[in-house]
Amino acid sequence: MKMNELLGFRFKETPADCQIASHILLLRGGYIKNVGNGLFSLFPPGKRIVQKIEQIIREEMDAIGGQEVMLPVAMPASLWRESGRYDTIGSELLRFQDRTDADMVLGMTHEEAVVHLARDAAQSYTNYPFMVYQIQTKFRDEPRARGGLIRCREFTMKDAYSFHTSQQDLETYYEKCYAAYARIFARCGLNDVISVQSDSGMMGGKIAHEFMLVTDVGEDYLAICQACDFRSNMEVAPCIVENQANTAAEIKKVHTPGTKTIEVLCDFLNIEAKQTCKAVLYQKDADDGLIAVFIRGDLEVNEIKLRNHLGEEIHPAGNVDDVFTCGFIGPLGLPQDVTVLFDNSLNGETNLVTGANETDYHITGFCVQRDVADVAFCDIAKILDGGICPNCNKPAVMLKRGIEVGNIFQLGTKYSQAMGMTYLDQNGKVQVPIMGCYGIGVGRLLASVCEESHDDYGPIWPVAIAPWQVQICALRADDPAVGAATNELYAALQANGIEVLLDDRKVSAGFMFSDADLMGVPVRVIISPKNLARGVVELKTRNKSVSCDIELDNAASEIAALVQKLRAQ
RNA sequence: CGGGACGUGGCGAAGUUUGGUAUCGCGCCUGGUUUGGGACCAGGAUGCCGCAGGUUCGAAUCCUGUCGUCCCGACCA
Repeated sequence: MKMNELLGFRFKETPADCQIASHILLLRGGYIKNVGNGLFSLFPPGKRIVQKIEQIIREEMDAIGGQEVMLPVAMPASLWRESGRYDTIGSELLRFQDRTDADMVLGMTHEEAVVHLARDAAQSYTNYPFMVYQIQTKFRDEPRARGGLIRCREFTMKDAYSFHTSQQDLETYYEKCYAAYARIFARCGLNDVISVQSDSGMMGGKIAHEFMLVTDVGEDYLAICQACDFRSNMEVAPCIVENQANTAAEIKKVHTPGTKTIEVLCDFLNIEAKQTCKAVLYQKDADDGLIAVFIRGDLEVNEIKLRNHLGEEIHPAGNVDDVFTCGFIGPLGLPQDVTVLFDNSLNGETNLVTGANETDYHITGFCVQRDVADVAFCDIAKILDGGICPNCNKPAVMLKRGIEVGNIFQLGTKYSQAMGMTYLDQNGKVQVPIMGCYGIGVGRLLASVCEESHDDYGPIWPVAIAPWQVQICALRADDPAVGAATNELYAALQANGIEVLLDDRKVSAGFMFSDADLMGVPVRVIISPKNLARGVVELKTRNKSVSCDIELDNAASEIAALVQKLRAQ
């Protein structure tokens, strides 16, 4: 490819309205163009990188037995009604009508479509297990797109779906996929990707992991223990308890939200010594967060009622035996609407606690209600930086930010069950297959690589995904000797199977180098009259690890060898 | 959906307070001089100042509405 034929342009001004490096550099380097809120076109260099990433993903998916398929972007609403998600998913699912007024959706994920594809094709246990995947456009009507390719409304995603006849088989495959993901990110040059426990969210299912690139510009907050292997998205990280004086209560044992009790040692109950206290978690409904009612272990309460601001009773998700209410917590905003009513066995009175009395709501997603009797203020917070690890109890938790570049879920039978996918087992008995699903955002991965690998002048693409492996900068290409050497080297490298970007424009050296920096091509060759007078060309890598002169006569083979070496790293 | 900022040639900005010939840099076109880190000289093209109303002799500027973009939240495979 010749630079003067390449569609797109590069510029030096930082675009307005850009906050993060990858967004700025992808715009400045002529990789992407914003079309609308969260919508982007790719120029040729961007598309080339995407294709490289997709190829790596294909190879690794194929290596674990994946079969590539294609599912539609636009789907009839009826398909999504089968799973129930047409009604449960909010406005991030783009709904519209076709010309016959039939309800349609744009696919934001493809469990429905893949079950539709597979259910008639896998009616015997002998068809299992299998995995299919696609690399395709998704549309999610995000309330707020941001960060260029980091968070778009329309984006390319690899989504894979596996089908199994036993939970054990799913778990075995989940591990294989986990390993494949690690290889994919490593091959793309992302070294700082870690996996964390995550929330299965609207996907349903139990076990889920997210692959996170640890970076300050990430949108997700991660809790990482430096003393053990605890790593979690803050969305699902267990809570810790602090009293008003901000001294952390010692956590004896904590379960993740969704389980019924938190057992803590706490000192906020006007009790002289710390003592074990229980908290029962209530859940108003599936979409609402949790409310915790604290219970002093040695006291009793006859009944606890939770009411919302409409006076409707909220039913406890847990057991309230042998409890004393000392306060409650909930996600930010909720407590103001909630009233707790309980019979206090201590004084025989009915106590009422209402969130509306509380003025000081704050902190990271959880807040606490004052009790009338026996309770001091206390805060329940998500894990704090330097806080206590809920797994090993050591104060070794570090909070980091991360970009989610991939995720894997054990779905279970949520979709196969809802959509009537069955097979016959060895005994001729009807069974429902167990599913897993596995996603990678391709554009986000591209931006993440840029985020991790760039300098002030542009991206530094790893050779595996670089749009070209070699860029020739021909200074004074109008000079006959330079022109001849350039064309010869260009042809020789291409004959060697190397993708070469040739810049033989009549522009100043500084201009050419600046453009080359923005293209981020890993290997740069500089041909100039000055060099040719000595019979050499210059060889540099974009990351500055190599900078030397090489003989013109064997330049092609030396460059090919360097590319080979970089590929092997 | 809340809170904030901003829409002026392809890009980045000034001008808006106090209404009066649309301005500067980059980029683009022509010619010339240059040629190792975004060169220089001369000439040139490109604007419904987001859009729609209103006030006014006159609006980029003031008023009303609207659309869009970005940031912080809320939200979020």
